[in-house]
Amino acid sequence: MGKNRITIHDVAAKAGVAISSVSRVLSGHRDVSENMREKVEAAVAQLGYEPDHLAQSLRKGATNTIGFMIRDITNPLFSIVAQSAEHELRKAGYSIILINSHGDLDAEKENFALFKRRRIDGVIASLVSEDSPYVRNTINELGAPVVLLDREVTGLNASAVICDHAQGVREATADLIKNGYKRIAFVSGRKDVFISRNRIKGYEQALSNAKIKIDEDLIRLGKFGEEFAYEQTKDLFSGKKLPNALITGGIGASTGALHALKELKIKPGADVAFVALDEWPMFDLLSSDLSSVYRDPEEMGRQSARLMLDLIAEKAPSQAVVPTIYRPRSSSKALSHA
Amino acid sequence: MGKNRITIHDVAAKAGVAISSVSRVLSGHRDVSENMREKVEAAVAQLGYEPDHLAQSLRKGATNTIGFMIRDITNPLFSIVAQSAEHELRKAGYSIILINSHGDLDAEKENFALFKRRRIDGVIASLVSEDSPYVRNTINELGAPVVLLDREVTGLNASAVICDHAQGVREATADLIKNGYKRIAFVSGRKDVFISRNRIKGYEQALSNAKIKIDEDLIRLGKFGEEFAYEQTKDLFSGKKLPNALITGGIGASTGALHALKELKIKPGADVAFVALDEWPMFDLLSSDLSSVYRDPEEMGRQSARLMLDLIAEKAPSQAVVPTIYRPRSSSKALSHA
DNA sequence: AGTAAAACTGGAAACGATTCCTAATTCTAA
DNA sequence: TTAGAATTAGGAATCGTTTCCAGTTTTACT
Repeated sequence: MGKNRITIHDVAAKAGVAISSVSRVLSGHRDVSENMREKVEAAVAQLGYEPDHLAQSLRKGATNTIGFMIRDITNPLFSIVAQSAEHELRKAGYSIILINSHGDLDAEKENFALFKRRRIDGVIASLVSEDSPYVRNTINELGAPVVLLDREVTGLNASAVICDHAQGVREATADLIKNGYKRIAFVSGRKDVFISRNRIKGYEQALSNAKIKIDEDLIRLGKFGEEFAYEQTKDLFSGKKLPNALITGGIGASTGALHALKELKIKPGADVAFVALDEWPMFDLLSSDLSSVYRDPEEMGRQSARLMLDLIAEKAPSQAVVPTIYRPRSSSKALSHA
Repeated sequence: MGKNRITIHDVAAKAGVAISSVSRVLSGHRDVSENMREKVEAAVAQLGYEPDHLAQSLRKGATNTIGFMIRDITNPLFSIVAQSAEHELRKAGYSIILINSHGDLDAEKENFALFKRRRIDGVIASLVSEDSPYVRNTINELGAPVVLLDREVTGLNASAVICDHAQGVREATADLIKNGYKRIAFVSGRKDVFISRNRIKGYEQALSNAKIKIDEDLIRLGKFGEEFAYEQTKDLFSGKKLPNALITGGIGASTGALHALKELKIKPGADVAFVALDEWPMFDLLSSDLSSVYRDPEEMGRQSARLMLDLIAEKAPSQAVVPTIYRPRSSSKALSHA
């Protein structure tokens, strides 16, 4: 067992030099003679010494660790973002501590406390809610830079990766209208976060451009996750004025809606037009050939990592915009009987 | 900004007692007078003091951090396992550092080194390969307990979460045979890991029980991931002796195979029988109603956490077995024209 | 050759906690 | 009352590094 770990003391003793000299050699300090470098490097190699990250962190005041908090790592979009961010940050010498908030405000709060105790160097987070009063306090007291995913919190010293949802949704809605749909339902998550507000904006713009009056009954914003969308979809298709097109926002909502439609025996693309906001793995293996508004999650991860590294380097907070792309497929084509 | 953090010194000064006394109060040491407790607790509350996890770790020699290494967090099965393990470990005061190995041996090796430098208290890992010579060394030199996911490494001081794949695959294969299929193809990942060996065992047992001779050409083991399965499936269905049933192992392989079938315009459940090993989210929204062999990823996560906590508590290594369940659906029923 | 500057090295003080050891105080019992 | 035990509190060492400071040696230049 490699029970007793090798410390810088051992290296110093073996090389017959001072501890500080070993440290200097290892950290690439310039005031080091060739002779010293050789002695130390030989000792390091012989002993297989590796500096203790913990002690380094304590002394330097930096842990080279980034907290990554999302609602649900099980969500394929988030997991790709996380993977991509990890990959990028790792190249810069950072590791990631991953935590789920389960969409719960209290859990989120506690997670921030945990991050603080662990002295992470920064946090990348997809917040549960934006306008909760505690958010500003918590984040400001954290004492470490923050990058928000798809959220806008004003008056906060944080960077953000923002997706241009409005653009993609506007295009999608306009295409549906062009193909003859007027009763376009919209089901998505919490209305108090940027992503939903931004999506609904695109939807409303397209309708207003086409001079179609907005029917509030067709707009269902409430909660992220499958259940809400499932129930709302059931409700939408049980009224007397049925929608003839459906846009669902977020993977959870799309799943819930598709389940509801399946139960109702309404086939997307045949009985109702359908556009999913976001894609996920095996999207193309689903029973219908679904239109979508796509955004690149890997790019989101890369951008969040970049923004974080910028903040750590004490640059001013900034925003990165990730575009969305409308990908028309058969489910948004004109229906024969429409 | 909460720039200057509050340390135990500040608390001691404020309460007018020694540092060691503060520490004793906070750690619930019994040699503490009521008077002392009150003074210290008042000071802690007033200052909002929280112990520095880093300093505690250095002194105690435990980081309360578990390294979690998998091939690909994007894989929904793994992400559920990770989430569930995190949830469980967190209750015991542990955080998780998440790393991908991308199925690459060198990356895996480097990750172990990273874990070691960071002095994690344990590692939960789904290894790239089992019999690579470096595995035993690396793991033994790690100096921290290890729990393996779905792997068997003999002569190693590690616990493991093992899934009883053979059971489920045997049932599935037997059912296919009962329904009249004899040319059952099997596509899965690397043959040098437990999971594949165990799956193929179930397959071979079922065939041998039914006295069907094994046709090696129908068995395609090679690599995890989509591409390999895609190519093998294309190949299987381009020969002259076509299979009439297909079992695909792992989510990547299933995806690859389904893509290949889609391109070949072969409909699973209609033109060929199909059983997927493992399910994933939205499995039931796919174009066909696919049979599967299911295992509970949350249970795997819970078990891995439990085994880890046991090892940390210095109990002897052990194994947890997670059952697999054959879930027949229409894709494995007897075909009308078969 | 002499001096100032540059290069190098070692010692010691941090970083922020825990814990062992010892000393002082209080308590119990003869 | 007093020896001895049991409590309680403080001091200091420790975990494994980095980094400042001061001192010594080397180099460069006049």
